[in-house]
Amino acid sequence: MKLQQLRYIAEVVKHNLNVSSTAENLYTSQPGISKQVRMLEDELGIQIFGRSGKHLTHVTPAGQQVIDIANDILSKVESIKKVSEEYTKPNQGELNIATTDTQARYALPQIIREFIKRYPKVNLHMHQGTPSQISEQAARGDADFAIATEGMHLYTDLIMLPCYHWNRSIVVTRDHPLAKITKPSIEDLAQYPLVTYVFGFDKASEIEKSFKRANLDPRVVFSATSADVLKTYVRLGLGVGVIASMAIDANIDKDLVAIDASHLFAHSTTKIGFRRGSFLRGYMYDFMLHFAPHLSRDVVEKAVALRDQQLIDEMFASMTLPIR
Amino acid sequence: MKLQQLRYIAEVVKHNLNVSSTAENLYTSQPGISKQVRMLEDELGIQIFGRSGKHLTHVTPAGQQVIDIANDILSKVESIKKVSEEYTKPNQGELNIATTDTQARYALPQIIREFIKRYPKVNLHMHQGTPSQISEQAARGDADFAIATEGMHLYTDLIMLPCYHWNRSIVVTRDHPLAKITKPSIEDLAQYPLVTYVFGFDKASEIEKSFKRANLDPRVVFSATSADVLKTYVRLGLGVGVIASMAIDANIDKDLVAIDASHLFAHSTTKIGFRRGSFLRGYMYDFMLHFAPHLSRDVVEKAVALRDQQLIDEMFASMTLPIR
DNA sequence: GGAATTTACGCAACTCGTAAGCATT
DNA sequence: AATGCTTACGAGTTGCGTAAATTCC
Repeated sequence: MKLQQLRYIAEVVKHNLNVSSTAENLYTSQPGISKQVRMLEDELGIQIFGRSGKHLTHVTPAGQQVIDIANDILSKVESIKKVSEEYTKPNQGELNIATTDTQARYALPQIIREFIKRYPKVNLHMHQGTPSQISEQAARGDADFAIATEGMHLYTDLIMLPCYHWNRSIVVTRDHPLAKITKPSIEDLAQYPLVTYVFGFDKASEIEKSFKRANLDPRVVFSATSADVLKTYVRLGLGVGVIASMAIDANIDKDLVAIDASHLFAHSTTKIGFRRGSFLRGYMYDFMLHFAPHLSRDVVEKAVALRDQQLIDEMFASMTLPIR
Repeated sequence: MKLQQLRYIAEVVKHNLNVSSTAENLYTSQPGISKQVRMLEDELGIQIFGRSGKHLTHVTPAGQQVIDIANDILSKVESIKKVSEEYTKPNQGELNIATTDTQARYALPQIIREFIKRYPKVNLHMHQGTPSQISEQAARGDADFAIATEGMHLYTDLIMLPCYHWNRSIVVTRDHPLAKITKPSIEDLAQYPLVTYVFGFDKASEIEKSFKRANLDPRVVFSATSADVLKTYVRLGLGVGVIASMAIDANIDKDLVAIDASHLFAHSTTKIGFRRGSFLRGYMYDFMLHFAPHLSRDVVEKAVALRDQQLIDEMFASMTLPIR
């Protein structure tokens, strides 16, 4: 068994069992991969991939187990490399952050600006996507961190640490009736069509909950993943925006009126997640500390040692998190 | 980075940094290992081993981290092999059990006899040692299971599942004064010199606790790790034996009187431990089930999924375990 | 001086790439 | 017919063993 063979089968799976495109992606030849895959199968005495003739059609049950472990191994191989780089070039390396549009646009810029100043030799890559894409990237090891508010809890391979709470605001044009109400009720809001985040994407659930509690049925006429897009459609008069408060810029959004809605909707919590068992570089700890000041190295290491997500949640339940 | 290189550094550490003996043990040449070790160090750009001239003297901090991860990787490589063997030869393989003398002698024989009958093609190996040796063997992957009563809690790499409770008996010769008392008190017992298990070895702690609680100071004149040895010295009149009840055989020990001491000492719990993250063969689940009937595959898998030892302990706290 | 590691060298094995053959969609 | 996997073969590399040199205790 060779590490390359494990790399090959893992990559083949990631390329939907297409060996040719896998080879292209790895800058190697297709026959080379084919051969190594079959050699591994021969050595283990099992089929990892099901075949119809010469085509790979599916992953066998045994194969799936092997691939899961192989990914674990490959991730640990990366950890070894990171360990050595931590000693050879402590302030140099990669930082891959997978996050949602809102975080990338409003929560992260200041942090990242400081981070780049502090670690000019660390190459920073931002990956945007839906919460589930983000979580998977982190769980697969394609990203060091996943930063999102929802949808990460499904991945047991991720350790998630709460970073900050945030509330929503109601956003309307200056001439909208709601603009004159300083503290609108949920019933007030229910009278108007809504413009808010895509359900299941970021945080629609908290909004739905509040309406359900009041036995109301919100009418979402437009949803998107990006606060900027939402604001644009609020400006077009499509409806009333319900948007993360941090996404409102007093300078840029002068033409809009933002009304705090923390009395209507429970706060949400943005979390940072990383792969269980992955080695964290010094600058990664530092990044977390600057993103969420309560996440000191000690705290993070303690949380990791707890292993169980529920215990981690309990650990932070007693801590007061910043509110943005 | 090659798997062999990781294997080599791990083995060199296990052989106290003696490359020659490592080579001998791996049936390969000493220069081969030396070279691969240095090639890995060159690739990573760090020293794994500290050297004084040509001799390896110690493991560097960076090296220790690398070695820890390497052991993880190697253990997962073994898991892949086990997975494939589970499909190719489901009733064939190895079972390495590390345990204490008492377990091997009194608790396991019946289980193992049945197991061998059930799985004639599984090669069974028993490793005896102190609880800490046992735990380390399991944590290192040298043994599939560690079975012991104490000393395993220190190894966070081990998942431990409680198997059964057991009590102690007072063992004396027929002519001893205590032989006539059916339910001796702790004060009765304190009048005589004791013969019991080595402290820190198996379970002396519970005995000490009971005496301390009564403000008494037990006088242990002889201690050993094996119940058979203890009985021998009881026969010599050295003192009163305090021995696991299961270690008393009504047939063999006719010349001795055994008095149940469950009212004097709290019961102890024997646990079975295995390495976190290791793949368990079907027959391993079966072994656990027969050793401790409450440890069905479902229960074990649920416990493993909990990850945290404390949560596992809580899970079993509500279950009633067998008493032996 | 003895034990242990490094260096040097040569053989065998292996990985990988190209090109041709063949099955599947 | 096109796409994609397998077989075949050759070149370059690498892993490993033996023997000699070197260093440490």
